[in-house]
Amino acid sequence: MRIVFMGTPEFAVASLQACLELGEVVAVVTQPDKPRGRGQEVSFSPVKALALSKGLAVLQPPKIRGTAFHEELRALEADVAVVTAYGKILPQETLDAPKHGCVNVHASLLPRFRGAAPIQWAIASGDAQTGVCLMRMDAGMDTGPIIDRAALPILPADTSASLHAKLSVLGGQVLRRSLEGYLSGALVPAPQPTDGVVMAPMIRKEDGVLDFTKPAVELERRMRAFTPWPGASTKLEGQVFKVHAATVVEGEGEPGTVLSSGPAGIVVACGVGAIRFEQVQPEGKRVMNVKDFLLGRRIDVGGRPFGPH
RNA sequence: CGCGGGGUGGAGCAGCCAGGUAGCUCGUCGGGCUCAUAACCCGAAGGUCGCAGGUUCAAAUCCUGCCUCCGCAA
Repeated sequence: MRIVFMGTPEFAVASLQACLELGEVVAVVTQPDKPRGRGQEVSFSPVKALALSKGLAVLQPPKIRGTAFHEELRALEADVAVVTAYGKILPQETLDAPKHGCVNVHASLLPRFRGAAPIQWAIASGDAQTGVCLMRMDAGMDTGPIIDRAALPILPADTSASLHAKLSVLGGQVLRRSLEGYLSGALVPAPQPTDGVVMAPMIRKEDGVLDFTKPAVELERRMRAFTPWPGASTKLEGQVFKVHAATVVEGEGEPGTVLSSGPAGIVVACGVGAIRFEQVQPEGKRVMNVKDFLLGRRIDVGGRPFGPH
């Protein structure tokens, strides 16, 4: 089978690998190279890296709509396009280009968490499980009929980073299991249920800011959900203060108040309960245990040093 | 050349701006005290102050270049 693969970040790599096993990948479409990181060095996507190492044709259209891209795409005469975290919304013209349309690997149990950040919102919402869906794409935002799905429990220690890795692999497995069946007609896509729809909008920088007026359990979930980006942060003496690991603990007080401060951690009162910082990172410094942080700096009990200043 | 903060005994920091005895908190080791302790007391070891040059009678401190960790922004 002739497959066009479209994807960009690390999450899509396992899907591309699955496609390489399933058929001939006639082209890989990924986002254009751009300057990123400190120092603005130009780098390219993980998907492009794999594609290059396999000697595959790589397309990086800056724009999809109204360009020569579709002529190229049609000329490839692909049976199907497999899309995993490509990074752009695809117009109908793209969806129609391959013989059997486009299929998408989406990291949630649809129709729950349609949109850009399904993994993050699954953790932030406190879900007990999540998964991946293989669906035939339509013009809506993750609204296409489902070909296959697989679930996975969300463990108490899971972060978006750890779930990304697991779901990525699971996505590849689902492709191996069901792509051929879809193409042959053996697997008929089933429409998504109309109820249980929840959107998972793109995470914004501000979502990582700790709001101590919220319940501690929610803060803790969001911290795991927004790891590694944007992480959980607050301000200490006007500087960014990141919290990398924390635990929900007993305690009450005016939100933001330091209830205790010692080698075990810094306990801060929340709207409900309290949260204990265990691993932190002051601006410009590396990640360290609170125990170490406190050796060089005092945090007085009863104060409210953290906040948006 | 995107903006910015660091690299000082094992850990986290101060000292640098106004060059001239390497400091604080903790850990480690030895000893003491205690029914006991993340307790307390006494003592000790451990640092070419990221690297390389330069200025100076004298550089952790000033100047130049480099390596490296990190925050912001993307």
